[in-house]
Amino acid sequence: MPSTPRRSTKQRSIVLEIVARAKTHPTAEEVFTIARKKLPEISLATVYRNLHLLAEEGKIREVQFEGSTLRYDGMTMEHEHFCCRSCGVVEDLPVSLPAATVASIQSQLGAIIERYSLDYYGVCQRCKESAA
Amino acid sequence: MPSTPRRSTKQRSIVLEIVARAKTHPTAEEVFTIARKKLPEISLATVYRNLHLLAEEGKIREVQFEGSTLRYDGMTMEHEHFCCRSCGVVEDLPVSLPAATVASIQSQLGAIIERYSLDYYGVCQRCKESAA
DNA sequence: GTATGTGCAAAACGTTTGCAGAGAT
DNA sequence: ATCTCTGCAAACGTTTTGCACATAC
Repeated sequence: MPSTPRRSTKQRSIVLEIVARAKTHPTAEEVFTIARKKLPEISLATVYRNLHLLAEEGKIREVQFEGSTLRYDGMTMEHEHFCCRSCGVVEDLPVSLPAATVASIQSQLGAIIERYSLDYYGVCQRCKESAA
Repeated sequence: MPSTPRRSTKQRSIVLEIVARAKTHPTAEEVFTIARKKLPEISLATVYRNLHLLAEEGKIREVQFEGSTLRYDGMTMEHEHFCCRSCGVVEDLPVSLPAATVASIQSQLGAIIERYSLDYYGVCQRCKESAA
């Protein structure tokens, strides 16, 4: 299934670059604010359109944490997250869920498991220590 | 920390009852529609207010799946979910993530992990079979 | 009697869309 | 020349809020 041909625009590459470089899992609004510094005429609608497009192409990922709006993640490898409820920081984690666990659920359900999302919530080291 | 005293109202108990009995992880709008059948004068704002309140008290849970709006879950025990991308069904699953895995991440991060959310995505048995 | 809870309507919020013109191919 | 992409503004769906009245305590 050949998808519509995509053109390369300043707007699109800036959006990709921002998300890829960001370590903060930015929201669309945050990407927009950063993008404006490099390309003042860029519009929020364009940021949204490109975020979806890039996510569809697998070049970035959409992630959503409790109580937050949609965020974007430049880390495209499979991974998990930790969110601090005190300072809000989101840390990327390597895969911790054993493949055998996924396989076992899959066969128990008789379903196909294509992916999963695993988010840990709590208090990060820094906040834990400053609260002590 | 003594929280404000809570009053017991028809509206609140109906909202709780609906979510507790539901097996479908309903949205606020769905809870509202069902509630109207028993209490035609109930307002959507009241449904929202009570859903938040009950979630805060731990009597129900807020859950959010990819591409969906916030849903409510009457199952308060720790558990996980499977979502079918074809028919949209959400199945409750018992805990699959080994406690040792959580403990290991916690010590690696030096953080406190209070809870986690684990959602599996794929195609359920029924949809898998009807597609074959 | 007092303060919480409610219904209503309006506002807020994040996101999407229609459109006419700009720009990539 | 074509067809995608853009900026703008308006629309959208969901959720929250201000207010005056109702109701649980």
